[in-house]
Amino acid sequence: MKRQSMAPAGNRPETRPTLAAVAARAGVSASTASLAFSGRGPVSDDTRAKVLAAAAELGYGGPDPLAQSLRRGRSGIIGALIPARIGVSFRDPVLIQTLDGLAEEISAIGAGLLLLPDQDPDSGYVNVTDAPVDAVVLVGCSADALSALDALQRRSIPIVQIEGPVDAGVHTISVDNRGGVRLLAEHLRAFGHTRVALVTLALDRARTAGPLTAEREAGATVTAALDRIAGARDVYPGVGGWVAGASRSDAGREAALALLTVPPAGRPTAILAQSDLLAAGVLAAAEELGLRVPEDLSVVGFDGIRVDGLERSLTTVWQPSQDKGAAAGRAIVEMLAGRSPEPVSFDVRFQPGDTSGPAPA
Amino acid sequence: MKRQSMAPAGNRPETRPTLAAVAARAGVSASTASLAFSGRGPVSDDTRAKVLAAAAELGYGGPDPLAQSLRRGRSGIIGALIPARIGVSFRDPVLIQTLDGLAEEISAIGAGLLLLPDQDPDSGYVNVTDAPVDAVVLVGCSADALSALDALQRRSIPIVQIEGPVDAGVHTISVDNRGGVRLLAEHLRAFGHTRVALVTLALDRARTAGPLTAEREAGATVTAALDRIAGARDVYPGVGGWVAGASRSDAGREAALALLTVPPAGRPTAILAQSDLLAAGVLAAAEELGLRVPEDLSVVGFDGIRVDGLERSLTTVWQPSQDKGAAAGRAIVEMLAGRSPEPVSFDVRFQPGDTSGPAPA
DNA sequence: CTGTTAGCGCGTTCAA
DNA sequence: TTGAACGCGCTAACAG
Repeated sequence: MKRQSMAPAGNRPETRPTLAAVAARAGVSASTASLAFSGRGPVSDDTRAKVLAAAAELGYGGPDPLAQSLRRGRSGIIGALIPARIGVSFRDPVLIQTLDGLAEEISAIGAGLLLLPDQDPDSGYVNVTDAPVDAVVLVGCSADALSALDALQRRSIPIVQIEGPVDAGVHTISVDNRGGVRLLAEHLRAFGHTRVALVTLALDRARTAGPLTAEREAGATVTAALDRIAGARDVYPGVGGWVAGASRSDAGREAALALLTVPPAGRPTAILAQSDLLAAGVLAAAEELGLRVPEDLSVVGFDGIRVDGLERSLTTVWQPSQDKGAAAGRAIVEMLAGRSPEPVSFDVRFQPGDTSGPAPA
Repeated sequence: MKRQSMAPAGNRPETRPTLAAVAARAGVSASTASLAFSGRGPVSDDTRAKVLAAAAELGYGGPDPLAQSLRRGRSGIIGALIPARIGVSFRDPVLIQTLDGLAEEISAIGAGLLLLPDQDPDSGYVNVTDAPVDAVVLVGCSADALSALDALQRRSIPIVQIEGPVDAGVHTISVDNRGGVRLLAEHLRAFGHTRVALVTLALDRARTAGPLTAEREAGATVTAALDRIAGARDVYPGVGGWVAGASRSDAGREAALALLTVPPAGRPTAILAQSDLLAAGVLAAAEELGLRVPEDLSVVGFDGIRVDGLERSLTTVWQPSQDKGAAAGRAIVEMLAGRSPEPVSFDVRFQPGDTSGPAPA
């Protein structure tokens, strides 16, 4: 007869049956019961049956994952640091594919993905630092995110970043963003374009749209965006443009409207969008303004995704989004096994379409 | 001088500093150090400073979340059971909005979202059952998913489902799917349509596309899809159609091609798609086949989302996706606080567009 | 094959 | 204001 009045140390209202209770009822020791459940050690069929029977009678639902985690020193959870809240981040197909590859790969060790939006620390959102994660992957995050990671490194929790600054001191999966955009820029130059403008991805955690100024670039923290700008500058030094708030067609449309609604003499003849979705928006804007593509305006993108509902075949550069995530996942698995994986760098592939052509006379 | 050769019980290669170590170095007891860190108890500024200094010297990164979880009986993690792998699930904007609302709401208690794809149990993916979650939300899952949940219920872990069978014995957030589609069907009937066809969402975990047969319906496990079929049948008893594999425009297009590529006499004059994305695909198919909308074919959708790149204004029914997730989140918060929230049911709103009109003579 | 022992790292009593 | 003791629930050693 136990006293219900005295609450246990935890603040659970009722005490759930524990492995010890099951063991007691089955007339075996706790460790034997443990073995019977995990199937890891040598247990006679007889004993196992007794244990399982006792568990059934008590309504025992299996070992408590929390206790298992502490004991094993592993939670089976990988934190995925994403650049913004879910509703924003997951409208980007590249991010989705990357996470898909990541999830697939870590499922090899039975791990799951905990979503950690890289919000303001005092937004109420769970902090990376005090989440029970075995490792953390930064996917498409601004460099701001790295600041909060010292605590993790002190706990020697593996960290992998996808497309962050390579000198950040963490394992990096990178893509040849610069080279990819350079290919596109060279393609445009070969067509004789001289007035070119960029539509860039968000440059920082604030994600505000507006003209691409020197100040904004100086304060930028998103490596992928900066690398792509650099690739364009390799061919068109000093080229300017517009910063889009998100990788979405509406953001691309707004940026393009801003860039194209100027006197025709100064209007760009080609727009280099930093993503295919942005490029789709640029195409929409061009149509609204009565500009023919590619006769009046050439448009190129980045990513090589199939844009739902887009009729045209976009000139772009394909990148292996899924593979990036998978590589990050494999790196995590390696690091958790105590090994030191090699950094991975992916190439991109030029993909010609019908949205680019000779510069208008 | 400590012996490095003797490994600790866990299999960590190196021993990280613990709170006890910090306390020892600061010359206080572990409990005092705990108070100093959490800031919960009364600690003199003097002692706190000493503790923090010791922590800094040792490179202590704060309390171990795993130990905290066990002690508190909470991990701060909510499991989100999603219908398919990330790359598939997250192409559905409704799911994204729902998760966004959910994440936002549970951030109030500092909890995060663990993604649990409802895969085959032996797919290697982490099992809901042995993940360290405080609660689980089923979002858009097939009823198959419920089977794996007894273990959770035995551990008295709160479970909330969004749009599952209301008699499942778990807290349910529902939407008037049936009534919404009924509105659309009545709208079509008022226009004189008699030959109507459905394009439905996936009916089961297998997500295979094909004609909507009685057998398939009998084996269907996705409540939302079934409710929407029922709504259509309220007005058009026995109406048939095509099952799409996913809520995407390409799937809608394929379904529509199958339904429309028949002799004109038997061709439907209206198609009721179960999502706006499917409807967008139907519109694309109609255009390919040279059918004018709405003169030759009326098309209606469901969801009321803005479809990126879609010019037309779709006749549809709007549903509060974000609110569904938020309601689920609030329910979770309530249940974790020991209270019993009321089930929530949302209404939908008819939203006329220009894709529906009188039946052709 | 099974039981005993000993923690994992922390937070929360209670008494001083 | 601080310290000592205890246990959250489980599992990895070892011994029998």
